[in-house]
Amino acid sequence: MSATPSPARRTGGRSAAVLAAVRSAVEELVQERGSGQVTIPMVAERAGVNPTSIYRRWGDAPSMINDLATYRISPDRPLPDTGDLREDLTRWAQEIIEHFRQPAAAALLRGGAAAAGAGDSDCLRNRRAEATLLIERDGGEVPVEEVIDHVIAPIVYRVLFRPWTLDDELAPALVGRLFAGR
Amino acid sequence: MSATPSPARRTGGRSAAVLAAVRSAVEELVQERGSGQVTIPMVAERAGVNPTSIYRRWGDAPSMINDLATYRISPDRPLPDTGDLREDLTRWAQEIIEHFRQPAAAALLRGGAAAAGAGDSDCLRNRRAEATLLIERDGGEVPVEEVIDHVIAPIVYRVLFRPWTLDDELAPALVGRLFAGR
DNA sequence: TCCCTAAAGCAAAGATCATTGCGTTTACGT
DNA sequence: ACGTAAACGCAATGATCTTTGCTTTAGGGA
Repeated sequence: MSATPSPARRTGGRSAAVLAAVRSAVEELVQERGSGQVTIPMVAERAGVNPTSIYRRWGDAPSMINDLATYRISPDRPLPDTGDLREDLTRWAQEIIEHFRQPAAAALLRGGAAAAGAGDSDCLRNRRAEATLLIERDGGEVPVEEVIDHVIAPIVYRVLFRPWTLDDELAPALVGRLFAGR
Repeated sequence: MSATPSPARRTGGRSAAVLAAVRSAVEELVQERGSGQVTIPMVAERAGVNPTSIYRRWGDAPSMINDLATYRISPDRPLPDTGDLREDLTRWAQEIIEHFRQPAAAALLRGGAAAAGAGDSDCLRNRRAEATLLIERDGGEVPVEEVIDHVIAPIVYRVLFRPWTLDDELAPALVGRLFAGR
């Protein structure tokens, strides 16, 4: 008996192609119509995929959107590492801001917010994990909660409700304020 | 000729009753199933109202949810006025936190977030107007943007993604930090 | 390369949603 | 009180979504 009965998932080839097509279609549609107006048959048609495939993989539209929103930024990209925590945080925040300046990414985040609170869905958990990593690597002088409240939260708020306020001064300003009060 | 041709809207009596019933039904359903899974026929049934009435008044579910989310807190309730800006902000933040600790209110905010970005929908605009009022009344020592970034945004972030972290120390902590760096 | 079967595609049936025309109720101005 | 028309309710229709059983394709281990 092997430890893993190994259901042998098949993630490559055709499945990967379907995933990619669905991903693009969802991003386009969520941006065009808002997450609440995106249906699975719609996505299927634009992706050139059979609706059944989507129903079987995700079940419903909110789950699908939330899942795609969670993995929109590559979770294993390299994080800034200059040796200076403040500099690292600033560059990292800047990355996030630039990412969410893409209307499609912002729209996905709105969809992820809608799905949050239910089950374990939290499309920003990877961002929090990154913050923890950055901070602990540099000795943990700053509590993670502070970074969440005063760097991530303002960015997320602006992405969701006031996306036109995401300018290039924001990252240094937020991180600056984080270090000002200590 | 009167300035307003006065289409003579009818907001009282039966219409008000329908609105109230729909409001309750939406809050319950959004909380139970998430905003993405709430349909108009569903709301109509629970509210004991004809679906057509809802379709005609709001058009679709996201618009309905966003609209109800916007006016969930009475826009003309009295704001704290102790003469001390810091104290006023703390109490005001506390009010908001207590409001969004109600799961139904949090669920509505998630729905509002989903609808944001499209059109003029921004279910938090009244909160920002209140912040502006509080600050300008007391001489405007604190920029409104700072209150948004460091008080509203952290609260909203937690409501959306980590509602169990909304404790009683949050309001004083956030406002305290706002005044610490100056 | 050959199997095994996970995952995709297809098609049909059933459920649910959205729209529209028309009659009824009733809020609001006079 | 009365009249007007706004808002609601009802019912029928067409569109759209969802589910399900079956077939076909092709990923990945032996």
